[in-house]
Amino acid sequence: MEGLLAEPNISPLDAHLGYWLRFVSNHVSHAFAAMLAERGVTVAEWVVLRDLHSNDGVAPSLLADRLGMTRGAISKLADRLAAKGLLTQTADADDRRYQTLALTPQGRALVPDLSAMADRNDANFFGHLDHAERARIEETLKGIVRRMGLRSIPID
Amino acid sequence: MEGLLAEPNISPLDAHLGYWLRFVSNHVSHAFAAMLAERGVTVAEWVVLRDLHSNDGVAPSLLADRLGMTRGAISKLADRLAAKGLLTQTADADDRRYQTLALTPQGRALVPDLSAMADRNDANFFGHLDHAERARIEETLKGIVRRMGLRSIPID
DNA sequence: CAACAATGGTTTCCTTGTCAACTTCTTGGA
DNA sequence: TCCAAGAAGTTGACAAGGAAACCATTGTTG
Repeated sequence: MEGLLAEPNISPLDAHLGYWLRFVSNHVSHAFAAMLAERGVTVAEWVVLRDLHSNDGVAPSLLADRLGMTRGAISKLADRLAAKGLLTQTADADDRRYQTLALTPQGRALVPDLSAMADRNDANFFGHLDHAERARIEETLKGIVRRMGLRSIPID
Repeated sequence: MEGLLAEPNISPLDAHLGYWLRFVSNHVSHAFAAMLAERGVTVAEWVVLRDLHSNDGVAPSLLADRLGMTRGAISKLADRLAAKGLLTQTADADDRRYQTLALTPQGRALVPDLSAMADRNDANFFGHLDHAERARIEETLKGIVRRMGLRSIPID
């Protein structure tokens, strides 16, 4: 029952749910990145700022674990954010290997603004879904996370 | 009615559908990338090979449009794939600006193998969904693509 | 027909991530 | 005590894409 143009042994790309997921997800992230750029912030930076806002004064390696990035990446990210005056890096007095990252007042003040952008972006893409549909898709995605035991986000 | 720990003006990250989408999508892509790596191929390369398999002998710029990448990126990708002996780049005889990318026999032979990996990967993540649930989520995603008029995938 | 516009592709520079080697620093044994 | 093992963070090499300048070729037009 295959169409004339079907290729043997090859399934079409868009037959994969992963294809559509990636398609939409990439567009959502892209649009969000464009919004953030207006404030001179990248998505990765936003994620760090957001995490610190709830959880200030944290070790880089912990952040790396939670955000699914390497320590090297966090190190550079922290440098960039510090250069922008959004966070501070202070060495622990007792054990000088340890370091603590904390938001500056400017960094903290920026978060609600960026958070509103995140809300707007999500509404743009998903606002038209009714409550049930939204709940269903969210539950399906969370179910996959549970089933597969997925931990931190690989930022990409 | 807010909980004691709620922060004013800040919605939790995981309240956004985009968050879960990205979470799952990144893991799916990551897992797929790991599979492809066994064959020495990246996701971007797979996408090109897959496209050429259905659509052989195509101009780089067309590929760039379809895949949502810049011409520069395609140029480098094509070079890499050519270096691996998976495709050929031939200049058009009539108009020497034009170029044609085509799979080599090796490139073509590789595709079914990689396609099977894509199938396996999708089944790993989504195989447990029943037909209705799968159809629903796919339809929701496609609906967003239509609504927002999304074109080619930004590969990232 | 000469000059200029447009078009396809390439190259350079920049960004941002990983990986792995390295530097400090602390600590637990011999 | 002193030194090896390990941990936290940094750094340098590399990969891969985007943006924009650039090159080569072709088309256009006064």
